[in-house]
Amino acid sequence: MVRGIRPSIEGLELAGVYKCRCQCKPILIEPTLRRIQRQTRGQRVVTIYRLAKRVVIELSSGDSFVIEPRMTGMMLLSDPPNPAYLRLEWRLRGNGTNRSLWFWDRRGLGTVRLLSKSEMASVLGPSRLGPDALAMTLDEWKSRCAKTGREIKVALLDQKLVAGIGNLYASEILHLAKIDPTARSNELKPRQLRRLHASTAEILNSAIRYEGSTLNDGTYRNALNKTGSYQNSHRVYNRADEICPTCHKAPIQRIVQAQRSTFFCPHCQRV
DNA sequence: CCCCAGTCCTGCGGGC
DNA sequence: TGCCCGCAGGACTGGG
Repeated sequence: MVRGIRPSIEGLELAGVYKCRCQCKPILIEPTLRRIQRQTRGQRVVTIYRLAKRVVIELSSGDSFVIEPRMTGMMLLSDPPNPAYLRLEWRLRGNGTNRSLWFWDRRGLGTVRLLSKSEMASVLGPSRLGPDALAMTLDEWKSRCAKTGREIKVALLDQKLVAGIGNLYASEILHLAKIDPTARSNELKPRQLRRLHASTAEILNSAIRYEGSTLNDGTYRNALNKTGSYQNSHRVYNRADEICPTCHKAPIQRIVQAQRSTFFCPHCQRV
């Protein structure tokens, strides 16, 4: 999302922020739109970056929009899949052009907040968010995994332990690392931790390169409304009963951990 | 500390 | 065909 919108948006000036009228229940936007308008009009977009699973748009005032897309939210520069779920529009001008950026969200679980620097530090600081999954060192994996006896799949979803891994990629990472998702985090062996470290980078970087996973509902799109293609590389996610692509010896199994689906190979992840 | 269920929403696919 | 149910890329809260 960030790579898609950055070149078009960075450096432009904010002309206005508008709620899109749609019949569905409104998403969470903080503070009120009036305050956002007052605080941001005329500010320049200094930089756009990713913070774990959030998109951050930093303004020249020092305030930042923090967008949390959750399951079905998207940042779009072009026509949405369904205009009924457009939630917020940023109108921008500069370089002799006008353009809009939209937040689109079908389920409406996503959020948009405008935060000051100090609010950022408390709301998104180390007490709420661990190190980014792509920046975790092996030593950090070791020390952080040692601190909890939870099942490793469940621990990977704890954003305070490591930030940026979601349910789909947790299954993919553990399969590539050949780690049993029900293994206790603090009982992982050094070689397993090394594989976890390497597999996390491998899976997430590939997923980014292929612009994410567009699942069966077709929702996820990049900034230009194009589908991602990493779903074609899924090893286990949503592949229950298919033969494991690694060992070819057992069908992928689906279990539920912490009320969420986990997919794994009972053969190569339980040796 | 950890676990679990419930909550916020909308849509889809399966079973009957 | 149509209805009901469970489930879905997430995160937070309250009770035990």
